[in-house]
Amino acid sequence: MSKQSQQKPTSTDQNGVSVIQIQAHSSTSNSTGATAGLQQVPQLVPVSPGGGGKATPPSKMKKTIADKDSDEYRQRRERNNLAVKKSRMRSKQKALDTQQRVNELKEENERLEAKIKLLSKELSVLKDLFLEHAHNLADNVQPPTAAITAGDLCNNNNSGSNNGSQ
Amino acid sequence: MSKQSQQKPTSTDQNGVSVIQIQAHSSTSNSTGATAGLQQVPQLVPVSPGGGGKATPPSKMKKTIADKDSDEYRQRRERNNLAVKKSRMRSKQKALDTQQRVNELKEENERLEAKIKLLSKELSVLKDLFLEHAHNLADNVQPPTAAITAGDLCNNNNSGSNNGSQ
DNA sequence: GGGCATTGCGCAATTC
DNA sequence: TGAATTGCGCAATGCC
Repeated sequence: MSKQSQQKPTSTDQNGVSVIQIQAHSSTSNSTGATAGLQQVPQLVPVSPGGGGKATPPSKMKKTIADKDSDEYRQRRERNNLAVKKSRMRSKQKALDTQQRVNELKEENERLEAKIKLLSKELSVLKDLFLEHAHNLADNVQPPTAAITAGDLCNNNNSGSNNGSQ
Repeated sequence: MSKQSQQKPTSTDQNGVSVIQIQAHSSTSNSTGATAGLQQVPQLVPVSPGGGGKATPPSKMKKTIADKDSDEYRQRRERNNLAVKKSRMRSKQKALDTQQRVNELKEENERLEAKIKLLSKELSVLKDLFLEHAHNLADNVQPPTAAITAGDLCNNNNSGSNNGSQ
């Protein structure tokens, strides 16, 4: 129905642009999404020194304004608006995903750390056992077959220092 | 090329408010870059159904239009624009930080996993040593003090199976 | 050069 | 009452 954009370019002077925009909007008494639709009026490019000075630049601006009411323009705008919306949705989703990932990684980290703790404890127990046994051997008899000595166990560096091997 | 046809779902409708805006600005060239300075034309508040039928709300619209060129309005806008910019910068920074955090956590994860691997290996070696020793003992002599048996070592489940604990 | 995707920005409504 | 957020449209720009 009523196509409202039938406005003429309405002037376009050197410094500063004059644009007339007519807004005809439906209220549609929206309840939830009350985001009012609004239009924007462009300003071409921030060119044109207002302080009047030299001559008018090559002024590339010809239609720029004129095709505001063009059908094609409107279509392009609509398409872009759609694209923008899409892009923003994606961006937002990505941010959410990233946050989610942080949480997951944090959980995983805790799990791993718990496991490390467990393994360390196991290791420690085993070493103690070993040492104890070694002492017993030293106290009572001489190694029957010579298998384990305390030195074999104590040079393990599990204090986080990474060896260059492999 | 896809769907666009002639639909204009949002904005641009009938009945509503008409706003005329005249632009004559020498736009102080924006900050960085050449982001064109543009103005927007508002739409007032979607109030008062032009169709006029029944209950016309207590027309709340007072100036709304008039104060577009008000000094105070301009100041408010400027302040808000600043706030918006700030907010967006923060938001962006936060997103960046989150991403960074993901990377850090990933690294940490790898480190932890490597450590687990190392510990597991150590444990495995110790256990083997233990078993060997136990065999030796069994072959040659009877346990002098009775300290270690194979059973003590073999019930450790470090085969990656996750126990249900927490 | 056309077309979608991104991005910076301003406006207005809403939240705090 | 004012700052902070948020949704949205416009235009410039990036990228096929």
